[in-house]
Amino acid sequence: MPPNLPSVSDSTIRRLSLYLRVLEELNEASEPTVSSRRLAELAGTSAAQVRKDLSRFGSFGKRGLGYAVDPLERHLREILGLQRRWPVVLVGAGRIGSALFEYPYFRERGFEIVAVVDRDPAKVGRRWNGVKIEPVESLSKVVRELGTELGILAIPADDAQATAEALVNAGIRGILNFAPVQLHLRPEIVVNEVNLTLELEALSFALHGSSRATSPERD
Amino acid sequence: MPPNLPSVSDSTIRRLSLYLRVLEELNEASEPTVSSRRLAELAGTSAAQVRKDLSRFGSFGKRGLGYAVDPLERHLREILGLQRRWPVVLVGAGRIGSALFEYPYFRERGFEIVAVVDRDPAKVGRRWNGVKIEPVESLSKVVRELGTELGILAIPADDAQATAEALVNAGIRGILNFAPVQLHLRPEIVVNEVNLTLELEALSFALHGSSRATSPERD
DNA sequence: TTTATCTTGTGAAGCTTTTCACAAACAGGC
DNA sequence: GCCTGTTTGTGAAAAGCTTCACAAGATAAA
Repeated sequence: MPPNLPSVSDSTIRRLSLYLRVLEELNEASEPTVSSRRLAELAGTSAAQVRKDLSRFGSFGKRGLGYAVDPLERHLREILGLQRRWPVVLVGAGRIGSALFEYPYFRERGFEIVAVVDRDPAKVGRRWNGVKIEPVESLSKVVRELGTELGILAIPADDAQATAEALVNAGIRGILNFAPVQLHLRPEIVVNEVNLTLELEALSFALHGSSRATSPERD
Repeated sequence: MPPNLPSVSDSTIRRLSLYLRVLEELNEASEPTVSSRRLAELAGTSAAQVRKDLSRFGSFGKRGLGYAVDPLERHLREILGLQRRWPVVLVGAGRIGSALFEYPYFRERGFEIVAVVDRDPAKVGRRWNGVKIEPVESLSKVVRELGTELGILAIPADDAQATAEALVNAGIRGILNFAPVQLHLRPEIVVNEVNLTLELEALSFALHGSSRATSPERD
């Protein structure tokens, strides 16, 4: 473990998450070790990048051998803060909210949707697999009672800013926002925007505007 | 319009998409012009960044005045390749597929899901709002008949690589991948990965590991 | 022990992206 | 027509990120 927390770039963190996914696969395949080259190949980056990313947090490899899969997986979980369980509150019980509630991969990583909230009175009171849908008014109570620090916003654009503020007031510190609006919140609140339209637009640009290739890889 | 296509970074393209969203809002609010400063504020970046981004594609502003909202919106649509309709094939009629099919913001930007495909025989044959769910075996036929160049992959991880290859063989040029695996395809195929778990993990890291703030803004 | 082979960890170089800062352009009064 | 106050467009500087390249550490075999 590094003595003092280094400032790490967002791209590094996102790659660590990819490495973790690859390591899980290797672990399941009972591969004992992996080289930076192979890890890079599987994660879609370069070997040097893998080594630089990991070296920010410590020396996890052995020269001549590579990295031991299982310990490295544990290190990454530790770095990403995944050794604990993260209770999550889901705001919005529409199509997207429902899909996210059922999404099996969240729970595998310790993210558990423990509360669902919606503004539609018709939906309030229903049960999703044991979790009762609560009215938005109960947000504050729910967050406090369940001790959730993470919230997922899966509601229409018009309501998003106000609801995000309500989440923050309730004590939420990180928000995953699926609503197509830029949220403006206090800087200490961590927000990740998932912009589905933008992703398609990036494809549209690539096919229409130019012909960029998405091909790094090497070392 | 620039004489020859400049090489544009991915981040620039993603910001252009954000600017477009802001401009639509401004247009609806009947604001005739906008300065780089205000646009930056609404999109969550810096004024200099806005000007640099736009200047890669031409001179759309007037000094002392700012940018005319409506023409700039049209320029951005043109740049992003959104003046046309993009038929899209959706692979996977599960929870996420269903949510994406109903997602209203795709159609607003010209992305229209014209075909749905699933490997589950129980789902095949059903109709979603006039679109019949086809078996995966028909992928090639469907893509060719409807002339789709974009595909959305909303299927479990185990099946994703093979299905992606099938999409490519059918003639698809761009893929939006929701399956939690790294796809390995020919470099001329444009792939955008949406990794929902990764997004939560980035939040987890931010709350756990360090206390980075997400606060640029200024000029 | 020595040699051959492998692979990490990491400064330094190279490249990309963002920010700075200012000349040039425009509008509106006076 | 001439000032005043704005705001763009853009080279240049700064910051950030990725790749290079190699010494150092590790194993295995002779």
